[in-house]
Amino acid sequence: MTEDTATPPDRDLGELFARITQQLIAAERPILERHGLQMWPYVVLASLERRPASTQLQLATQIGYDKTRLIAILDDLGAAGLIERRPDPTDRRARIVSLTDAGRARLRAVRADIRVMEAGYLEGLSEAQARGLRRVLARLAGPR
Amino acid sequence: MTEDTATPPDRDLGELFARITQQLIAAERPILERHGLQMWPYVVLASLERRPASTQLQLATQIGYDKTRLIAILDDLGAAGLIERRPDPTDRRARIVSLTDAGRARLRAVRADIRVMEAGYLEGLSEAQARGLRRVLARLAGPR
DNA sequence: TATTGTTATACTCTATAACTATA
DNA sequence: TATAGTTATAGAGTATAACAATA
Repeated sequence: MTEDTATPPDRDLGELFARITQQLIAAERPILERHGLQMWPYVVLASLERRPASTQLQLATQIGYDKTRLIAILDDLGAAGLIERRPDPTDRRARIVSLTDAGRARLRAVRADIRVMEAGYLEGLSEAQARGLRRVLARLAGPR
Repeated sequence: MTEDTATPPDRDLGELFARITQQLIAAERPILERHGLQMWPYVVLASLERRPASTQLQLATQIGYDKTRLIAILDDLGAAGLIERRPDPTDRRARIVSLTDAGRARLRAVRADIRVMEAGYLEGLSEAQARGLRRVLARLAGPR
């Protein structure tokens, strides 16, 4: 017998993950708003930190977003001085997107607040549980 | 020192959960499709299993969905013979929704396939890790 | 001929308001 | 007057197609 008969019928993994995701997004929204950002613009900044100097198409596929919708976001971020777009010297069709110093600073500030929120969200867990959770999540989510 | 200096900079919890949720939804979609269901209709059936004989409004709030959009879903599920709506004897404005035998059977069949998919998804984890993950997820997601 | 960034268009999904019948 | 279910309408979000410049 490898089954534990004492456990209640499991909930769908999808339901559990979806609910938690929803909670986290709801918790992040006011933080982002306080820093003058929305979800996808923040995702763009975070992606550019990991891979500086991406082309717009690379950026779009990296964050799983549409290249046409990305444009308005980049326009806004550019107008706010958080990113800049330069023509790619090796391919004059492409534009290379990169963080400005202001963009990096903004990202750091937002992330600090999000870290505080996350710590509160995981408050009920032990240190070992929280570490184990992060390890498992990173593994399931895949590289990057 | 309570910090582990060897760990890389953490990714946002929201990003990790969102990616995994996305993967699970993508994995569930073809399963549901094979059984002639979509995401929200399936959620409705699952919710009705937990709380039979809900009123439409209770159902909507339970699954976090809009009561107006729920109607079309209930129409479809009713036409497919998976649920039935009867007037509430104590309040003739309300309609009580419940699973039919066919609905229960469909739900069981879909869930069995989803359980197989989930087992495969967690394949890389040890038994203890998988159990620990479910426990933590259930705790974070909250009751129900 | 194919690709990058862009714009324009159509479509879907979601939110809001309004209606009916009951309470 | 308020509420459950319903319908209709408006808005946001998303997907698709087409275009100019370059490869």
